[in-house]
Amino acid sequence: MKTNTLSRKQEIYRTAARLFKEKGYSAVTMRDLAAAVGIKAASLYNHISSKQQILSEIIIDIAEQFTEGIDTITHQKTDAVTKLKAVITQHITLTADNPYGMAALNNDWMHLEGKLDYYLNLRSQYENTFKAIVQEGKDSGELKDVNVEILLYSILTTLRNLYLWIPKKGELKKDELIKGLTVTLLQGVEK
Amino acid sequence: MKTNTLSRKQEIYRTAARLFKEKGYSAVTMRDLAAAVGIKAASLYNHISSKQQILSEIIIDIAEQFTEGIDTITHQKTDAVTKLKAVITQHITLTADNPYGMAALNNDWMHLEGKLDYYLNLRSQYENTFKAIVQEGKDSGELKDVNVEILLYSILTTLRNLYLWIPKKGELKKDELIKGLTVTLLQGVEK
DNA sequence: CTACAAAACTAACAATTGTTAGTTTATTTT
DNA sequence: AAAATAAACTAACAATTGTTAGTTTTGTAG
Repeated sequence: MKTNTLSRKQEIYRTAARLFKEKGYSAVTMRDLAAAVGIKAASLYNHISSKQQILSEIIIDIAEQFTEGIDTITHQKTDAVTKLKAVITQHITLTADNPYGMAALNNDWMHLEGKLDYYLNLRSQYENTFKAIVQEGKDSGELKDVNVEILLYSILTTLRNLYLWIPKKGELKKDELIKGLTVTLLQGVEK
Repeated sequence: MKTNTLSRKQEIYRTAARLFKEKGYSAVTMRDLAAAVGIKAASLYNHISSKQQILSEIIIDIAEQFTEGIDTITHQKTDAVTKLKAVITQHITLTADNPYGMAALNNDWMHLEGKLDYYLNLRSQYENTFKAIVQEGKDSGELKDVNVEILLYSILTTLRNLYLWIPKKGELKKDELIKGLTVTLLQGVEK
């Protein structure tokens, strides 16, 4: 029964993420979620413990992947531009793997209760590491002397909202996107 | 009494937009809004007709400004890059004027009821005009032969999310932002 | 000062919310 | 086949939701 339970549980998480993307956490009721899964609301509680826990699990899981990933990248002994490209690739890969979860992370993080502080820490850590890589690129002369804040904002925002475009199934293939975005985001600022 | 009524009404709209930005439309109750204004929930209805109308007014107002603005720009007899710069400037200006409203437009448009179709039309019109300007720039040789979809996505996403950064009061001044963003977004793709 | 309208209030409503209790049906283990 | 566990169900709860009705207070005009 273990595999079956797990798959039902995961079905609930995935369905929840999809609904959260469409209407936002607050506008999705447990009855909506249950109906989308094909059961009654009360039955959800055989698999999950609360609505809040669903959100928490979805967001924290992704946030940890991002923070761990950028940590690995930043410790590699390569130049800053290579690191930036790796960060962009990671972003595209993780988003393609879980676009609905990314939407929840982007739009509903403020509805986290118990795990809000932890999430905010993960996010700060990610942004700081990202910023350090950009700064490193400026210091080493790999990047033009652009405003770090603006560059950071522009790249991060584009990457964070990838979930809006990626699911438009196959219009853009992943490899195309990695190449195209890397060019678009970096070519203007590389020396 | 007319001016007083209007100012109270506008205070409600402005406060609502701020709360919508912080928690999203669905998570803001009429009691939250009333408390933020300093009155009781029932008293709101002396000034507005429904929660839905507040959202509608906030979003449609901005959406119309954007669509009218880009229409004016696209009919000017200049090159595509000049037009693109004008679009970027308009975006920054309108966002700086009303960052909370921009947040509502970005995040809560799907909760529009009566005006949803109208909003979606405005948005399509805006995106199509934007795309036409980019295409014009490619055709005339002003822009590199980049993937139009990716460039469009990248620029539009960055501009649409400006509201997240602009209110960080004065860190970046408006002129700085216009210049910096224009460089960051366009310099890499200009020939 | 009186009369009137604007804008606040209290109280309540019907609907909907997340969640729990208790029960029945399916499925797995022995 | 019996026993045990998992997962569905119905029914209900207390709280909260947007909104209305009716009343009182406030401020302005005659």
